[in-house]
Amino acid sequence: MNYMLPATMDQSHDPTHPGLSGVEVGVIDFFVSAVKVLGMAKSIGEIYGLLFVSPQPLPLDVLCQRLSMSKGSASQGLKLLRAFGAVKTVYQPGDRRDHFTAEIEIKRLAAGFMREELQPRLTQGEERLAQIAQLGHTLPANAEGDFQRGRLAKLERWSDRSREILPLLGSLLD
Amino acid sequence: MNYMLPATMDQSHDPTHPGLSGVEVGVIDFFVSAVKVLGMAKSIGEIYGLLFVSPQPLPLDVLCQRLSMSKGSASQGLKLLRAFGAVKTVYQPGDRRDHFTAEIEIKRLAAGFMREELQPRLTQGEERLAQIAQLGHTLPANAEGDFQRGRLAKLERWSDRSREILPLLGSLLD
DNA sequence: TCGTTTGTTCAAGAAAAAATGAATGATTTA
DNA sequence: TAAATCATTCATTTTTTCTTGAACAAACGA
Repeated sequence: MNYMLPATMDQSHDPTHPGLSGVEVGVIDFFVSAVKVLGMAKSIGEIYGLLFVSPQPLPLDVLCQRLSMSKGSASQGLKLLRAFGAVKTVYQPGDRRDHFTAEIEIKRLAAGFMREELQPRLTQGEERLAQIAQLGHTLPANAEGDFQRGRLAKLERWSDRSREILPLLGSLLD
Repeated sequence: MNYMLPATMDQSHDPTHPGLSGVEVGVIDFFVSAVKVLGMAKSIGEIYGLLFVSPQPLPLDVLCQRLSMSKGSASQGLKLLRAFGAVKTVYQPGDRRDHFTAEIEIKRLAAGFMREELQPRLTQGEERLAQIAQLGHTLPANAEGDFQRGRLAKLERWSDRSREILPLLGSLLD
């Protein structure tokens, strides 16, 4: 099976991205920035961006070629994107390679991000906080001790608050 | 004026942070992680964390000493935190140095973050998108062109959506 | 006015994060 | 079963980001 691009696609106007059309470069660029806001690596944005504009699902080696990216980066990037549910594996008859396609329902993308990134960190913060709360009891019974106990209590209120807000965030996206 | 800590504070249990009590180390640690989630440097979390547990406003040089941090980091960190409205400058009679205290209203912290970080990036994304939209008109009148035009339209809907959601986010925190 | 204190900036160094690519294992098919 | 294809892992290299500290500027006070 031939996975090379149609001739029209090779007429790139961006010398740094041979094989990518202007629109493709633009969309990839857009997702690279978007993904950085979320604290993820450039490669994640590149992969998702290319899949987002591609009518057909693409296999690993095509992603590597068109993005000039190593196999390792592409493999790890796809692994993460699948964990988020941002990329789905599609079976292509007559081809041994896995093909990947972009999930474009924003609700699901957000859900994946919350599940994989936000929730674990929130839990970790809660654990950390429980540790500190122990120390709070050892604080002296003076003005400073009182103040710091108050601050610890405030931290716990923030933490509880976050737990409540996270699900609401998802419902904003309906 | 003497800004050294009371003797009790020097009985630190953490050898890597002389001059910081257990509770202080814990709270700082908490904010260092929190701040990393938001994509900011460790030093930002350290400064905010120490101010958060400190009953008195602290000047630059005290922050440097207690956090074992360079003057440059502390200065830049405070600059950023002030821009966010996460730290306020407090005048201390009889002391030439600026003193800093932590803003602890979560609503204001969130507003600062949105204003300084989210809004500019959102605007930048919109500009980027306007650029790509131009290219959309040059796409061929075939299946692939139609598909990609559809994807560009979807991106614009996402962008508009984000604009609507950002203010709602703030109202969640009331 | 001149020396001192305080705070900022920025080039250079250090640390952290991401990308690479060779080695590995798994799966297919000849 | 052996060769070929495909994907993953991980030690190393590269890139990016953060921190440092010295130079500078500004504000004060003697």
